[in-house]
Amino acid sequence: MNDTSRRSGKIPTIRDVAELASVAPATVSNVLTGRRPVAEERRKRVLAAVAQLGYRPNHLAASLRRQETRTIGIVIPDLTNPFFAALVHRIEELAAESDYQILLMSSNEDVEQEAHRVQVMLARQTDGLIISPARDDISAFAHSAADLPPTVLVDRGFGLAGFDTIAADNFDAAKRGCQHLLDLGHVDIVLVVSDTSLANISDRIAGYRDALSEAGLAHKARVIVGGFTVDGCRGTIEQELRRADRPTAIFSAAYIATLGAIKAIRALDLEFPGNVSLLSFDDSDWMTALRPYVSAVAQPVDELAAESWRLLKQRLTGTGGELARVRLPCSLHVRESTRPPSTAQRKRRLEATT
Amino acid sequence: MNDTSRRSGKIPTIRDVAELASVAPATVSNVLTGRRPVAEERRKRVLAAVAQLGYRPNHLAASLRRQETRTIGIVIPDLTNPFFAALVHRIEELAAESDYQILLMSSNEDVEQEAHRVQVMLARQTDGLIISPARDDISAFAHSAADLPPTVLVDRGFGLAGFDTIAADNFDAAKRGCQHLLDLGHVDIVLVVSDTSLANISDRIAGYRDALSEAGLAHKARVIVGGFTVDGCRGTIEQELRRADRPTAIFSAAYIATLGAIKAIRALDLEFPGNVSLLSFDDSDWMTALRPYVSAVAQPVDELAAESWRLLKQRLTGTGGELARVRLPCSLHVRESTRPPSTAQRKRRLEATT
DNA sequence: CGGCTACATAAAATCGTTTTAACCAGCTGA
DNA sequence: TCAGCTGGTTAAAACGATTTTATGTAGCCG
Repeated sequence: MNDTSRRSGKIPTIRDVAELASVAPATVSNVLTGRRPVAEERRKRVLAAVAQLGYRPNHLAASLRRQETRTIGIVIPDLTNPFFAALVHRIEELAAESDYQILLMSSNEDVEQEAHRVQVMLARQTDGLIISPARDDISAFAHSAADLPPTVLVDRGFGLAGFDTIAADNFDAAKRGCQHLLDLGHVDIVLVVSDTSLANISDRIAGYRDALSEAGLAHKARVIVGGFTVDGCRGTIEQELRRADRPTAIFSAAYIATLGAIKAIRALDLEFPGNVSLLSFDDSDWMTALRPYVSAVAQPVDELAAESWRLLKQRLTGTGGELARVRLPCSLHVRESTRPPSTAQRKRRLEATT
Repeated sequence: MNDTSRRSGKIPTIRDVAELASVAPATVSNVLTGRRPVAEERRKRVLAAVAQLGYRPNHLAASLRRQETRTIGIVIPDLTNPFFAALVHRIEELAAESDYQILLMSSNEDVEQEAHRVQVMLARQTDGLIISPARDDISAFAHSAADLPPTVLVDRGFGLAGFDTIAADNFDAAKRGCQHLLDLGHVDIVLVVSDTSLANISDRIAGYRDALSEAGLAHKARVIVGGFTVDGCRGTIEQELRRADRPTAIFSAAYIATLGAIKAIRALDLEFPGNVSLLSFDDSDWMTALRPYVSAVAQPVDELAAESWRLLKQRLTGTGGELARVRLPCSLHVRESTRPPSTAQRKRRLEATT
């Protein structure tokens, strides 16, 4: 009755395997990691012992010794936002292909939670970090990039010193979106944003303004802020739509804002594009499920994920060069919610403004 | 020039702190963990040293020694499904409150990926697991529950031996949903599911059938399978709607199916509830953003998350009793997409079937 | 046949903590 | 006085792997 042969006692260690195979623990390690050659005959003995005991190396111990955990931390503001869910999903998939695992945390748009979570990740010796920070400023969780392991900033914090940063080309996307509305003949276009303190949003605002300026309509710019909740956005937009001189087009510059805009339009018994054209920033399956399909600017989520991972991995393997700043282009999907302003719309505006 | 005082050299260890404070490493540990009392004067010296060096305990080493990682693994089929995203989001939040972190992996509905991922988690010594398995059967990743650390199964795998299992009361929810349609006067109700091999789905099917049986309409049951993609569901449903004897109501028993159903209805230029009533399983913000609001059965996602975490934590702290099987009730939100069948609808059916 | 190379293996050091067990001083109660 | 306790302290062991260093063996050459 060999004591080492029972399956369900203690979890077997490399020592148990070594003993059963009559070799040294180092040999077992060499067989399993393949770092050094092991004679075929012993190799087989080791493998057999591993199988018999159901041995699984303790990754913790290996990480400690190797000073590498093959774990990356991801900190995002909110997993219930489909954009971030898709981002994380894709990064996880790619990381897994290279045998990296992810430790996930949501900051809930809160700087303090974020700071705490980053500290936790550091304590856990994550090899790298992918962060979409709550603010475009890392002072909440680090003095400088030097305090952190290799880190890439995605979507937010673009251009921050010391980091690889990746984001959609928000300026260009918003500009093209606004241009599309202008091309249709709209003049009174309101931009709805969740918040103005974030660079990705202000880039969208800038793009919007730039398009208007080029059309000589800089004075027509109108940006309203709805906050991070659907209801907040809906309320703000409802107010806007109740004005006598309401806009002929709404450009909702965030996922939440789009939902809010649609709900607001419905709540006031209006229609798009009849009463007001609607252009969404961020695409989703729902945009082609809604009654009139919703025109949208789509962020390249998969590419953002791929690029984030690519850069981080380069950094991890030391093959990275200069710090990168990557802007990925968005695509504009013109569908049914954006139309030229109707004569009724024009007339309404005219009456209101005179 | 004290060597220990420089900030940005090596990462400080407990030894460095001990040396600087002129105490033993064990004392530093006692101060930081609070397991044993330390004289006030030395306590302060240690704390000062910690602050000066910016020392952060290496969680890896602590985990190895303690045989506890305070990490739980979550394996779900698909993070891009809002249901799972919300579930993970909430679990993460709750776990963080108790200082647990989560290792996240998506199985992509694939048994082999799932098996691999569970193995990885085991190697990483996660204290516990929360899994929504790709099949209602764990044989893919373990022989029995005994091979795994404390594990709860959520949404899928309900009732599997050896696990705490949690799921929405799919049977009751589907039954009530179907009942609602019957109450409105519908007789030809088609149920659209993604797949039939999963228990949560077959429970919905059973609930649907049960409601029909009670109404003496068992023979009217009709279940169609659309697969795990939106387009797959859309195609199947389009086909169904093209039939001369098309149903007067569609009950889409999954998130994907609802999207598919809406797209199918639109694609054929039909309307709900005019041409066909629509009831969705799984609620979301979009249900009240669509033109006629979509009636829906809502799963209690937050409660599912809370209960999963509560049970797992009990198990982790050894305070759990008998293995639990928890069914959480769903709620039915009657909105605008479900209406009594119109006379036109009745007539169409009649003509088709005679 | 001594000495060198090459390779396989064993033994020991290491990673950074926590925990055990031993020690010590001071105090109590018999 | 001394055994027994208590609170505080620390050296050393332990956690489970990998890596370094040392050892042994065989083959080859001059």
